[in-house]
Amino acid sequence: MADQLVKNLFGDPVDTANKRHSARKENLEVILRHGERIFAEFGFKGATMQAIADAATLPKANLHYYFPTKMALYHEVIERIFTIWLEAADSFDTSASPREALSRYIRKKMEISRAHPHGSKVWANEVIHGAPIIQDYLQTTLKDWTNTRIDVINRWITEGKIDPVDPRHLLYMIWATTQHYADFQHQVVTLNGGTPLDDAQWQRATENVTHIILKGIGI
Amino acid sequence: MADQLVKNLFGDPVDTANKRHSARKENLEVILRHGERIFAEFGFKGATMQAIADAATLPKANLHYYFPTKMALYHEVIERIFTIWLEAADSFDTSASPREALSRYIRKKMEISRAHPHGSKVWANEVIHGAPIIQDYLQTTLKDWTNTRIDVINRWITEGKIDPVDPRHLLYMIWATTQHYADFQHQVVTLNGGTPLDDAQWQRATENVTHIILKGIGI
DNA sequence: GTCTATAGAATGATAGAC
DNA sequence: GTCTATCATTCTATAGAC
Repeated sequence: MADQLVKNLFGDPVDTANKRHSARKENLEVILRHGERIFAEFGFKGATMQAIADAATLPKANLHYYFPTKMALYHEVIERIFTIWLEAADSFDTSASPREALSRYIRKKMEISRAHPHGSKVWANEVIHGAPIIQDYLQTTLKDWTNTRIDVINRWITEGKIDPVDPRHLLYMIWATTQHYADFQHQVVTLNGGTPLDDAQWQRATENVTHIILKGIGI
Repeated sequence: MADQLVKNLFGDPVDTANKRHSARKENLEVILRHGERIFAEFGFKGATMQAIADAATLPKANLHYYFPTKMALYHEVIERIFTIWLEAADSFDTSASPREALSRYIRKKMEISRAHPHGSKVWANEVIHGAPIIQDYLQTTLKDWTNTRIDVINRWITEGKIDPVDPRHLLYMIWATTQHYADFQHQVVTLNGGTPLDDAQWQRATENVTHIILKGIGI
């Protein structure tokens, strides 16, 4: 407070505070964005604070100012991804019919794979290595979310709206297939002749995935 | 040769040669097996030669005797996995009907996910990080294999045996879904209450995957 | 809040005795 | 072929000037 009053003598205190605040916000954002990309490309150990600092065009020591340790930065990256997943997942059961609910969910998941391939890769990487960081999320939030969706799918089955498939494996299939376009992006692009999928190709992919899964469960 | 004759003075040269040969073979095998596991769990950078040596109960220097560099060992691990993939893939088009060909292929892929989860993870890890090592395989062998299978699927479509889906996305779905049980093993086990899938559960998973995909393309 | 310089620890790889 | 000891490098993290 006293500090701010002194500063008033030399300029607009509000502007100064805002500039500082937005600088911090912007630095956090740029560090997280490049961190996500570097972690996705090189893994936790392979990614270095120096590489992230270079990508963010910040001195390495500044990263340690905002995030005390490399692990703290990684944790923040993981949490951001998890939030995106959860928000998309919420749209799953706000729809009335199985057709609408599942096609919306699949479409949203495909859109996330396209918009956040790095985040998906960091998540995949984490799970592949035994989920040392996100173990809690798997056992609590993800498990709860999964169980409620399983209930919904089971209701559809008892109402005769879809085939009596195991809801668990249906969910795994949706996750695996949609995330494949992000996690195995490099393989998909290579098999596409080295060119990233364009708008039409993404739409075609979404349509195919949706068609096979919906028809596969009897819709 | 002269060396072996000298050794003959002290024992059975054939036994000695065999023992040495099998010791070498056994060392190679144990290094590769544990290397695969460590690489799968920690990634290329995260895995240390010391950790692999400890797992194989060999001095670290011995690993460098058999494999000059860490990269050479990793490369060998990748090649072993790739061979397994290709062999399983060959069973794809030896069958007559789409139903038989695809259900056999899916079943084989599920069996590999169960028998070689570490190998699958190393492969996934490699692709996620942009396939710095296996780029060649993707552009040549995998691309060729994929294209021949696409031709087969397209023939099924023109013959009216399956729905007119995009063969590429059908293959991606099979790959993604079957490999999910290996790559995301930790997540699958966690959502299964912490218990690995038993025989019945693996069979159930295979049946569900097969059912949805086959029915999904109109078989 | 930013940046330089560096400490301290871990790791890939090798030399050289056995 | 095996193993110990060690070098050279790299990286996280921090101290301290500005």
